[in-house]
Amino acid sequence: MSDEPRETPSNFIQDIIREHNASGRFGGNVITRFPPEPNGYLHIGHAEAISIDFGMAQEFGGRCHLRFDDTNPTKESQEYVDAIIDTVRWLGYDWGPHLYYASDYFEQLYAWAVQLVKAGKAYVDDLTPEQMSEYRGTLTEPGRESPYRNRSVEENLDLLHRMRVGEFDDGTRTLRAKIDMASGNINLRDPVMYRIRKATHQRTGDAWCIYPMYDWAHGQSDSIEGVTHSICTLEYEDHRPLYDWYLDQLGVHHPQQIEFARLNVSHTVTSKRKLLELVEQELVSGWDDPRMPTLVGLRRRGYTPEAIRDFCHRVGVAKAAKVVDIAFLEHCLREDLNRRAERRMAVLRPLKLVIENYPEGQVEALEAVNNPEDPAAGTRKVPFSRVLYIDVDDFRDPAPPKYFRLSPGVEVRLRYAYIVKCTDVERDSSGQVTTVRCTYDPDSRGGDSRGRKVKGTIHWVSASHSIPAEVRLYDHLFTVPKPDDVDEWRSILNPNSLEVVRGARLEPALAGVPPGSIFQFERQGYFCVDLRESTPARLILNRTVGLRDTWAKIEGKG
RNA sequence: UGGGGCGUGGCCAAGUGGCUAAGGCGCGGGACUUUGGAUCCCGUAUUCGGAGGUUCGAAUCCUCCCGCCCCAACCA
Repeated sequence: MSDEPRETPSNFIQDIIREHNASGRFGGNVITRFPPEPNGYLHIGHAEAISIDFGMAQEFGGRCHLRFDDTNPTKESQEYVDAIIDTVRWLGYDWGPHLYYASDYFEQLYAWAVQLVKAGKAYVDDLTPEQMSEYRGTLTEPGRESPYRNRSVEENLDLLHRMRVGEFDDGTRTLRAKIDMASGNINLRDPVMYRIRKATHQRTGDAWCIYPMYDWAHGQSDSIEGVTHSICTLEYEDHRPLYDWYLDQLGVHHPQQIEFARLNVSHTVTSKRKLLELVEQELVSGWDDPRMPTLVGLRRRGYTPEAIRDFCHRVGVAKAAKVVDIAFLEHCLREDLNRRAERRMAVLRPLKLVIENYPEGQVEALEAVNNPEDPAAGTRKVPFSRVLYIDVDDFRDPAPPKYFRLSPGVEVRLRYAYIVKCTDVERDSSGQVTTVRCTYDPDSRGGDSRGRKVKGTIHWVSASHSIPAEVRLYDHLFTVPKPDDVDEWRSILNPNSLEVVRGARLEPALAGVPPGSIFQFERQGYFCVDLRESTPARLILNRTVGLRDTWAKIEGKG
């Protein structure tokens, strides 16, 4: 990977692995896995998990598997499998030949279930879901044992077999582990191992009508694959005793489960339910809407895999719940884009600027640097002529204090072109400025101020040479840092999270750039050609993230 | 009233009994600048949830207290 750990602090998972390596517990092997359920799109929170799973393996010379936890056919689909594979790959991770599915292990899991039944450690229960809930007890009261708990091994074996061959209806019976109905840990109150679901599975078809629960499948899948460190989020901490119990009963290879706090990013939601709600209620345009915290959304927004990986890396790994400021994500993005994005000029809201003393019909090709951070990016020619467009934001009459841009009587530099002085302004009947008139200094070609102090430099495009584009300006989806804390979270949706600017004008070098290309529009921000809707005939660009805007801060303070 | 975790500046996060409590983000100030970008400086916790205790010495050990998160799907 190109982005090696930089100012990344050590973390407790590394400590644990080092201890294992020192004691020889896993013979120095470090095998991890990223185990998504194919029932939704991956989001920024998953990116950290992926980063840790693959990162730890990489750091210790091991490997990481991609395994789908596809144990619930009623919620999963091949579409999600494909999307997840595509996204993890896009992020830059490689699992080599180690692509697995929990469903690959169904037969083995069943054999193990039979083994537990024979050992008197599992039984078929006839309780209905409602009854089972009643029998489970509460957080503070112990549960009660099911009346079916003490069936004979023979009867359990027979019933389990008949569950498998489809003799019983959905929900009528389950196979349960016989552990402890009085445990303070509810996961140990005879957890369900198999439930009946007469559903077609995307990979196993109709071969099965009983499907393993997560707990019954996960640890054993890890074990089969030889996983050494099963890294997961904190909510599974309570499940570890069960993870350990199953593996111990079976007497098979026993990985170490390690839990860390999941990553949350401010101004976003990542719960599946809320993300789905945003999509279904058309509050966003889809899972890949550039405002979504999904990885497909971030990708379409213009985020690079490098920036996301760097972010996950730098955020750190710990066990304390965290909500990282989205400003930090944006910082990592800008840092990456600053060094790789070529510069271009684009005028989002055009204001005509006429240079009175510039010869009518003359055109000059002025040289502009493509990327000041990368000399190898070279230069390009930008056409300059008598009639230009500048951004409406770059002209003010009167000029407010500390405003360095154009205003009547004031000189400003046109980036890579000439120094111009505003001599006149034309307005429409409502007083709106329609045209700014200037004179230019022919001796300042290229923007050379020749000892003079010119405070401002503004960007421009030649009116007749520029090309049109639609530019979509994105902002945070939510107006508050922690949308999850607000009950009616839709009331805190940012009404300005998307602003469509239709009449933008771009320098001609931008003609024909392919979808996905990223540029910095000088003085404004980073923009990418939309992956989904942009066409050569109708260019659409997304603002990935703005540049740091010191002027906005000054002005904001009044 | 059960079980499992977690509490270091606005947000992350090092620190694992001993120099003045790393670093990043953010924020404030300055330098530089043909992007008010980038870069570069400087500043930003007398104190580690609180109270006691152990110790020559504690964010680090002990005790009690407070706060926050997760768990009662035939979801993962």
